[in-house]
Amino acid sequence: MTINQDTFTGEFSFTIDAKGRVNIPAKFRQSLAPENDQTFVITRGMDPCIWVYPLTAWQIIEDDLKDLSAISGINRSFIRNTVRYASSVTFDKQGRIMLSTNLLEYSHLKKDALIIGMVNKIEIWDPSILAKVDQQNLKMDSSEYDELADKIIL
Amino acid sequence: MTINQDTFTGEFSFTIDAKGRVNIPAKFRQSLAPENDQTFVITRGMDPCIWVYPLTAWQIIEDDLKDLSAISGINRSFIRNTVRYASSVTFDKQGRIMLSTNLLEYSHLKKDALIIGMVNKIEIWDPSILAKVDQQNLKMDSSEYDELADKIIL
DNA sequence: ATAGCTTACCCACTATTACCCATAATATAT
DNA sequence: ATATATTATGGGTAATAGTGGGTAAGCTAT
Repeated sequence: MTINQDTFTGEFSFTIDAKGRVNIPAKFRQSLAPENDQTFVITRGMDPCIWVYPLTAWQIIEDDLKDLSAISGINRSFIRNTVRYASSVTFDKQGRIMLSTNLLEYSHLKKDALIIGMVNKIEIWDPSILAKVDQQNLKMDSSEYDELADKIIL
Repeated sequence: MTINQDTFTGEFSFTIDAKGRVNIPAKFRQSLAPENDQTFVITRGMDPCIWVYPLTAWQIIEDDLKDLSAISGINRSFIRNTVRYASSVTFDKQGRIMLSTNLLEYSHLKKDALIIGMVNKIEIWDPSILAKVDQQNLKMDSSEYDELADKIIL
């Protein structure tokens, strides 16, 4: 069965060990295209979570960043803040990646991690933080949410 | 593991020792293409920080400068100010480079250094200076920043 | 030339990381 | 069901990374 390469769906619970390692769900590892050399790029999400990109997807972002002129200060700030927290990680023989303390603190992750497929990327959340953020978004923009559902859900 | 050569991402904290040496993060040293002969070119950044180029990337800049006509005074000034503060540095067996007092003063670096991958170059910042500059840029042009994010982030 | 300073090269220590093996639980196959 | 493979998790250890410092060679200026 050939699952769509580099697309991720579903939710998985994992534990972060004392060394800061988490397992990437086997399903996600298998749908990672071979060109990625078993490596992801992890970085800060726009929400307080960790974003995980297939290497090749991240390289597209990098290529776009290279095209931005360095003359503009705002461009430089944007490149810095986009790239700053990103690091490429290859998973070990057990399928785990290492998370930096920086990213762990940013996402408030401690022991339990919720790993969620977001189609073209993966998110790693602390369960309680996710609940809070989602609840807040829905409270603020529930009508917008419904419009989206109306447009997209079959 | 074949990471993109001569591209740098991520943030690293280092200390500048009494002799003015800083370590180049191992990850950056490894992604430096062999043609560079373990040497970078360091110079003043457009922000108050140090810019670090792979040698071959800097040589492209020099080639472009050669093509500028020397008839024009503005050309001569541009060439002068671009090249003036640049010097090539090879890292030692421990992976460190030496920073000139000139560059240290320009970037207000004292003991702590934040080394940031900027895709095709590297920046060395004093942490407190970086915070100030970034904050100022974002305050001034936050809408421009959001536009960039919308265009580039996957 | 020589004193004084700077630079390049060498060695040493410590903490972190990468790599390996082990186990328990789950899934797959015969 | 029983055997076999695959997952998720824990932990040990050797290699590496980052940091500090010593010393000899090279410059600079008198």
